[in-house]
Amino acid sequence: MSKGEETRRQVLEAAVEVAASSGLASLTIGSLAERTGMSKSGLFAHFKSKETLQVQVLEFASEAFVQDVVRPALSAPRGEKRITTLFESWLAVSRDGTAECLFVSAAWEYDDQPGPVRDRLVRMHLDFSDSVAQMFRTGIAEGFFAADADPEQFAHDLHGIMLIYFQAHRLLGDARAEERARHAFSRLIESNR
Amino acid sequence: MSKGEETRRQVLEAAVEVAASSGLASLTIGSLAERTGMSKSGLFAHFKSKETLQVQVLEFASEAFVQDVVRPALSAPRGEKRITTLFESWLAVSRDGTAECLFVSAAWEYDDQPGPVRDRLVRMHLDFSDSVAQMFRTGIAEGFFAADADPEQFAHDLHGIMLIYFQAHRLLGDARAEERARHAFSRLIESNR
DNA sequence: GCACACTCCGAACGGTCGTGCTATTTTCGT
DNA sequence: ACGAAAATAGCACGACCGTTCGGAGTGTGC
Repeated sequence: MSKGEETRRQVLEAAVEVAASSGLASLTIGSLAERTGMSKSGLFAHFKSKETLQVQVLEFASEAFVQDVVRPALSAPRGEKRITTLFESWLAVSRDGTAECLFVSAAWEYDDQPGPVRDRLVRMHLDFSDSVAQMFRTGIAEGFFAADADPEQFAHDLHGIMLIYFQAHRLLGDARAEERARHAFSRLIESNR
Repeated sequence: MSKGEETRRQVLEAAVEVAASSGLASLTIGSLAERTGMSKSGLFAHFKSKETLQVQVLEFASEAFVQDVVRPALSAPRGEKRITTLFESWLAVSRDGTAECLFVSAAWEYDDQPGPVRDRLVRMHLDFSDSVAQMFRTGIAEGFFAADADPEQFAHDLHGIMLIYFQAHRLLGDARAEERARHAFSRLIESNR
């Protein structure tokens, strides 16, 4: 990896952290430069604009999310086990991770702000939703779920469970959030069985 | 209503609109002044700081939310009808309204930013959650829902349904979002019956 | 050994931010 | 109608914003 590529990585790593707690929109070149021990202009040179930086931050976080959530699920046995693994990994990164936090907050920051950032965000959500639906579909084919179950609805419902878990955990500091999420999840599974 | 109170109202009205689409944190005195045809300092005098403005915006939006969602539910007959009314009103303001949008986005903007804004936000969420649980509890007492159903879990689950509806509708522009929300809601009701 | 990318820095730019001050105008109780 | 009080405007401030530009330092291929 070339020198430039490495510093770019370091910057993006720091940027994900900052954006996860302060929001993607409130990323500033200055604070990011200070955090990484670079000059503003030196850092800026790696990204031609702030918008490009934001998009690359999203991309970077997306890779981490896929690595931490989608991959473990895909390497689990098909069917219910795969879905459960997905849920557990998702829960884990939602509890401790930074990337997931970024997606959720960015989703609402940009739901009314047209532009490349929003477009990327939408595509990521759609892609992930499709992945979940596909995992569920495989589960149907293997006989784990009801034949007339709706994969898109399942992906939708599961996402809702994760969103409210996230809010209860991060905003309200609800100690029982995880328990509630598991409860909701198992009921969702049961009703699709 | 005194003159000052009226302009304060007008400012807050505009502020809710702006904050709903751009976020509560990115409210600026300048743009808000321009939007209301005032000078920066003239507007600023009504709120002693930007933070106070943000808190008052939240308060203002909260009143609208209670007016549009909680009150219709409370004036519906107890039990399932009340819960259904709550859901329908909530869905309606989530589809078209601005106040609800503000709460949802602010919840993630401030979930990691300690201070008065976050504190207010947390209290509002807790209060509303309690209201929902209480409505459900009444429904249990009246025999509409299972005696061993969990009111807090119900409030939690319902909130999840609304969050994912909101995201599907606003970010993804999913035309079937409402249909999915209704489906998830009726399944939630059934599993608590 | 020299030219050439690549990487980064320092300084500066026009702009906007929140927030003070001081006037001036408007409102309102009497 | 008048005087106090409230409401608003004008102006300035220091800080930070994204961005540009010219130029150092450094390694690499010829």
